[in-house]
Amino acid sequence: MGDVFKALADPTRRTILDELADRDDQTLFEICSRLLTKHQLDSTRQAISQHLDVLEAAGLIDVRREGRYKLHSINRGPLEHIVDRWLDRS
Amino acid sequence: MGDVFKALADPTRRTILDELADRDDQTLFEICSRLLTKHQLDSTRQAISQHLDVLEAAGLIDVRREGRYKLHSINRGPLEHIVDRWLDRS
DNA sequence: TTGACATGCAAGTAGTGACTTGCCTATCAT
DNA sequence: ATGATAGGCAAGTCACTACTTGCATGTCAA
Repeated sequence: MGDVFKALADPTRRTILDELADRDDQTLFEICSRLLTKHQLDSTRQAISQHLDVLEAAGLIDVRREGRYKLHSINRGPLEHIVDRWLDRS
Repeated sequence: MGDVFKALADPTRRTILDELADRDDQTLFEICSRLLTKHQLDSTRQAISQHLDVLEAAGLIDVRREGRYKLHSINRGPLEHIVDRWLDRS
């Protein structure tokens, strides 16, 4: 089980979450191209793949295989209460 | 202006925030001793001091000088909405 | 004023993390 | 079957970060 806070510490990973929040079930290549066109992030496929591994280990994304495609979706569960640790949401 | 997410990425810094959430206006030495007794973290004073610098740069703690004491308090402001980026709190 | 206490500064070290590089496996269309 | 597409694995590089170490500054009590 990975660390949610450490997963969120990287700006590229946060941008990946932004894209997955905008559209579910994206493949690795879709994410790469959207990062490039919409955010000028020209990271390599392997770099993004490793970011996705970190996000998955932290439970922040769900992964589903569909033939030769691997579809990624955001999982907002871990985000729900991580900050309530210091906030009294009364 | 530091990165709030990066500041939260370190477990020791999160524990410091826990202690400051429990009691405001603590000095560096108070924080050190509470980390040791309550959390078995035997970090040096300098290490904790640098963590406090990071937390302050991120706006997560407020600092007030009182004579030779430097009093630290939690600032929950940056925590309020950092996660709303991906959550629709309707 | 002097010693004790609370903190500051800065250079160095070691481990971690993001990224690259090169090659390999798997699936699909033709 | 074969080429093209989508993804996986693993070793290596480089920069950053947490931590240490040693000394310096500032404040207070006596």
